Amino acid sequence: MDPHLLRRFVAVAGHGSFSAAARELGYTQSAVSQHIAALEKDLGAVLLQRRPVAPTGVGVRLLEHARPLLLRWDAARADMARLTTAPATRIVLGVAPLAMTAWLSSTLADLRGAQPGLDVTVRVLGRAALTRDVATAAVDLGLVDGMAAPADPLQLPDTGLLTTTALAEEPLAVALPAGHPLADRAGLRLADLADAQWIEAPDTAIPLAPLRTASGSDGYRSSLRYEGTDVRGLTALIAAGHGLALLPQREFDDLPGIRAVPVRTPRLVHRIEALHHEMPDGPAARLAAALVAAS
Amino acid sequence: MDPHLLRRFVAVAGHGSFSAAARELGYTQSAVSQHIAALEKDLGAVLLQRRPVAPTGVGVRLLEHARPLLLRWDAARADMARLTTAPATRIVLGVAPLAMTAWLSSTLADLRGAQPGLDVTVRVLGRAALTRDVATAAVDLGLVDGMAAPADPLQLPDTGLLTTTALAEEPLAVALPAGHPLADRAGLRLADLADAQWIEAPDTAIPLAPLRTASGSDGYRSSLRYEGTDVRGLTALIAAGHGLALLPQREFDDLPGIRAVPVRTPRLVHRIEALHHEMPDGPAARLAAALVAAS
DNA sequence: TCGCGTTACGAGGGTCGTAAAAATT
DNA sequence: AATTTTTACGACCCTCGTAACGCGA
Repeated sequence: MDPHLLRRFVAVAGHGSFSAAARELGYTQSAVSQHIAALEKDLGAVLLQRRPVAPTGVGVRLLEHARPLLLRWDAARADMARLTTAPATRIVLGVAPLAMTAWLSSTLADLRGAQPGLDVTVRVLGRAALTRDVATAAVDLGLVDGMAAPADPLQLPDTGLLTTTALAEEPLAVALPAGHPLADRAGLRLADLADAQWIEAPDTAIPLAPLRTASGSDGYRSSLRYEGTDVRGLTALIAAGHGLALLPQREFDDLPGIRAVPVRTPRLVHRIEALHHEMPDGPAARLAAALVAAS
Repeated sequence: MDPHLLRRFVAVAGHGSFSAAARELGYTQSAVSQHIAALEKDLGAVLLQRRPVAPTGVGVRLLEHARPLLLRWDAARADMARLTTAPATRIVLGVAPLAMTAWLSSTLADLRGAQPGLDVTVRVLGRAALTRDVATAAVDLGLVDGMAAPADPLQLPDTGLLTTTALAEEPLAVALPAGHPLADRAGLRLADLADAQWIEAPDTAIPLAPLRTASGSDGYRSSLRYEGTDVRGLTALIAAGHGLALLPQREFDDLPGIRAVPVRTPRLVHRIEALHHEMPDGPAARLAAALVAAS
C-alpha cells in the first residue's frame, strides 16, 4: 500500500480511465496498469472494474481512506518543507467564496495601508481545493467557511497539525426566489423545507450532505448541481426558481429576486475560520494575527 | 517520505538507538542508518542528533506528523484486510482500565448467558495501545475513556473511518488521600488544585496535559509517573500521599484511605465510548450493538 | 479496425547485507 | 579498547518504458 500506488489509484478512479490518469501523472498506461495490478495484489481484492473503469465496492472504501490519508501526507510534507525554507514575502490568501466579505476587503485595505510592502494574492477557492492547498502550503492562509452550531468549530477534514481560529459567525438563511410562499416569513424551520427543491453547490453554498446527516432525514434533494465559486451565478439560479440554497444572510442585502429567510430551528450559523500551518514569524503569520485581531 | 522510512525513523527515535531499532525491525544497523540518511536527504534537514541519538527540532516536528499518520495508515490497511477476510468467531474486546466497570462485567455475563457460543477475550489496554489496536484490528471493539464536557464526544486521535458510540458518562472526581484538607468537601473547583502535587498516570487516570491546555494554566504538575493499567496500584499511591489524580467517582466506593471529591467546576464528566471499524455482520458487530443497547 | 487495458521483457535504479572505516565514550 | 554509526561495494529485486498481445465497441 505504497502512497504512490494509492495516489495513482485515486487518479485512475477520478479520471475513470487508465490512459487519462497516466497522461496526467506523466507515466505510461502500462506503468499505471502495473501499479493498479500491484495494489490489487497487495490488498487481495479487485479495486477497479474495467471497461468502463469504475471503482468496485472495495475500491470505493479504499478511496474513502486514501483521499484524507494522502491529504495528511501532503500536509506533513509541506510542513516539513516550510521548516527548512525561508518564509516567502508574497502571501497567498485562500478564501472560500462566502468568506470573501466586505469585512475582509476593508480589513485587508487597512492592513495594506498600514504596511505598504505587503504583497498579497487573494485566491478564491472551493472547499476541497482550499483545505488541500492550505495543507500543501500552496496558500499560506485559508479562510474556510461552513455551517455549525453557534460557538462550535467547523468540521474540517483532518489534516494533522493545522491550526484553526474562529473569525466570524453570522446568521444562516435560506435563499428563496422572491415569489416563494415562505419568502416573506421572518424566520423558518429548516425541516419544513426538507422536501423542497434544492441546488447542490458544494463550493459556494452549504453542501446538502451534512444537512441530511444532521437531520437524519433523506430530504434536501437536488436535481441541479452548481460547480464553481461565483456566488452571483448561484443566486441567479435561485432567483430563476431552480431551487433553494443555504447562505449567510448578508449575501442578499442587495440582490433583487431573492429573499433570505433566517433559519430559526435548528440553531445554526454560518462560520468563518482561519486555517493555517503553525507559522514561523513572517508576513503570513502577521497577516493571520492581524485578521484575528480585527475580527 | 516513504512510510517505511518514516516508520523506521519513529522506531529509532523511540529507542534512542539505531542498533536497537534495527534489532526490533529485523534489519541491519547499516540498513537503518541508510534509511535515516535517505529520509534526511529527502527532507533536506537533520532529523536526529547522534551520540546520544535524539530527535532534533525538525525531527520532533516530523514525529508529531508521523505517529498519527502511520496510525491512520495502519487503520486503512486493517480496514481493507477486514473487507477481504471472513469475520473471526473469537472476539477481542479491548478495554481501558477505567472502562472495566461492574456494568461491563454484568452486561457481558448476560450476553454470554444468552449466547453460549460467544467466545470473548477481554484485554485491558492503555490509551495509546487501545486506539492503536482498534485501528489495526488487533482488537475488534475498544472501550475507550477520557474526560469531556457533558454530552461532548471524546477527543481521540484521528484514525480515519472508525466509528464511536457513547456508552456512559459519570461524575469526575479528584482522588485525595483521606487526610487531605479538602478530602471532606462535597465538591470542589478543579482550579483550586492546580498547584497541588499530581500523579501522571496517562493510561489509568485522566492525563494531565489536557487539563493544562483546557485551563490554560501551567499547573497540574507531577513528579511521579505511574505507567501501567492497574487502578489499584494507582489508588495505593494516592492513599500514600504521593499525589492526586482524576478518576470517575465510582472507582472509590470501597477503597480505604482515599476520598473522592466530585469536580463541580468546570463541568466535566468521565466518558466511555465504544470505538470500532464499521463492521460487517458478525459476532463483533453483535457485541457492539448489544453493549450500546444495554447502556 | 480502433481504442484501451494487459502482459512480456530488458535496462536502470534502488535496497539490503557484508565488511571495513570512522567516531565517540 | 569497545561500542556505535557511517561508508563502500556488490548481489538482488523492483520499477519503468517499449512493444507485442488481448479484448470489447
